[in-house]
Amino acid sequence: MKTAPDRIPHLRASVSAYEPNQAMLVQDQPSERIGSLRSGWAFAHKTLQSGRRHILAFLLPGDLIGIDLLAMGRNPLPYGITALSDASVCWFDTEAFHELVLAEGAQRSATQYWMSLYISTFSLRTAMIGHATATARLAEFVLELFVRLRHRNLTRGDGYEFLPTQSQVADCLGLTPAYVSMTLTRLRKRGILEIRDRTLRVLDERELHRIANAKDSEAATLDTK
Amino acid sequence: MKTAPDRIPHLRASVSAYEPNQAMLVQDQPSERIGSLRSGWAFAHKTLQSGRRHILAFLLPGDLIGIDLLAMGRNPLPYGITALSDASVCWFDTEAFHELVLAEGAQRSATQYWMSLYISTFSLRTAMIGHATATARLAEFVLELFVRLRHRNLTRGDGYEFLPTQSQVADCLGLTPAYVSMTLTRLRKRGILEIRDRTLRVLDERELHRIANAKDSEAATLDTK
DNA sequence: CGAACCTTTGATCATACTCAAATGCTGTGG
DNA sequence: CCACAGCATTTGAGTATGATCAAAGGTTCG
Repeated sequence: MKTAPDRIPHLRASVSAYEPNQAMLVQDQPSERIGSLRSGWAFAHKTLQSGRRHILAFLLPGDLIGIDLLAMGRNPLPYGITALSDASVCWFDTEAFHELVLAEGAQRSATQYWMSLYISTFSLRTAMIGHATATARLAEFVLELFVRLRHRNLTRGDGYEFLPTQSQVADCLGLTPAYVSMTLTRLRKRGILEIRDRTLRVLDERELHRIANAKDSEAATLDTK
Repeated sequence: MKTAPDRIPHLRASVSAYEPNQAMLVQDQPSERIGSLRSGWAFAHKTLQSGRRHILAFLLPGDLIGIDLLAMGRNPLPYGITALSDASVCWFDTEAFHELVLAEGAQRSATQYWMSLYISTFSLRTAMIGHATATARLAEFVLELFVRLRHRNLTRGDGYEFLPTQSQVADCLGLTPAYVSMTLTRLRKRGILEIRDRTLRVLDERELHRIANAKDSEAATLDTK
C-alpha cells in the first residue's frame, strides 16, 4: 500500500487537531499549505449561490487535504474542507511539498497515484450522480468507502466505521436525507448491508456491485425484490 | 488573456487533425502525451459499466486535452476524449511539457490558471447536477460556454457557435434529450436565448444568471413565467 | 433531564423520464 | 439536383422516481 507522507525528511510540518465541523480550508480562499489527514474523516464541499451545499468528496485517513492545490498554485480553492469527526492533520507548505515530491522518485509516483485515485473517484461519482438511480448511487458510495478503507487496513472484516450522517450522504449523492434513509432501509431489508452502532457491514459485496452497475431499466426489478 | 501554449520553444510537438467523433484519448489507457486544442471542440466522457455515457466536460479551442495527465503521470485516464467537431490538436510529450512548465515562471502560472479554471468549472458542474433543476443546469451550461468563449474572443456580440447536439448536452447535465429540448424551448419562448443556424444568442444574460442561481423553490415560479 | 439533531415513516406531489410518433435537418450517392 | 437514409429535434401522453412536508421516535451530549 502506498501512503501519503506523514513525515517527510527536511520538510517543516505542523500538526493540528480538529473537531467535527471545524473548517480546515475555506472555500474561495487561496491556501499556502496542503495537509495530510492523519486520523478522522473530513469532507470537501461546495456551497452554491443558491445556498445549497454539495459534498464533493469524503476524505479518509491518509488522504491529502486540498490535493488540487498542488496543481493550482495560489489560486483560490473552489471548495472548502471541513472536519467530519475529530481529526488531526499534518500541514506542509504547498510549494515546498511540491518541490520535494518532484525531486524524489518514490514520493512523486506515490503522489501521482493519489491524484489518479482522486480523479477516478471523483469522475465516477459525478457520472453516477448524473446517470444512476438513488439505489445504485448508494451502493457505489458504500462500496467506495469500503474499498478505500480496506486498502488502508481500516476495516474489520466486512465492516467499517461509518461516520457521515445521512444528511451528508444525501448532499454528496444529490438526494434528500429522507430518501437516503428509505433506500438504505431497503438495502438492509434485502440483507445486503447492515448499519448498527456506527458500523456498516457489507453483507453481500457482489450484489452491491451488481446494484451499483445496474442499468436504469433493471433498477426497478432490483428495488422491489 | 492567458493562452495555452500552441508552440513552446525547444519542445517537440506534432499537430493532428480530427473529425467529429474521432477519439483523441481513450478511456482507461495511459497516455504519454498531452494536447492543446487549437481549433474545434472536443468532449471528455466516461462510460459507466452500466453502459451509460456521461460527458464530464466540453473542451474549447485553447484548452488542454488531458490536463489531468500533468498530475497523474503514467496512470490511466479514467475518461476518454473525443472530437466533437473537426478539430486540430498540438501534441506534446507529457513529461517534457511538465518539466518545461515547471521551469518557466510564466508558463507555470498560466498552467496553474488553466488547472484552476478547469477544477472550478468541473466542481461547479458536479454540484449543479446534484442540486439544481434542469432549467438551472441549462442556464449555467449555456452561460459557462458563453463566458469561456468570450474570454478567448470566440464570440460575436451576444452569440456563439453552439456545436454540441442536445443529446450531448443531456449526457453532460444528467438529463434526457427530450427534456433538454423542452427546457430550451421554454427558455427561448421567454426570450432569454435564441438558437438558430447553430448559433446561440444570449438575449438576457442577467436573467440567465438569476435562473442558474435560483433556489429550487423559486424554480417553479421562474419556469411558468 | 432536556435540547438539538438525526433517523424513520407516511401522505402527497412534481420534476423529469419513458415511449412513441411526427417533423426537420444534413450529407451522400445516384 | 434530387431522393433518400440517418440523425437530431420536437411534441404529447402517461408514469415513476425521488422531493416535499410533517410528525413521531431515537441518539447524543451537555
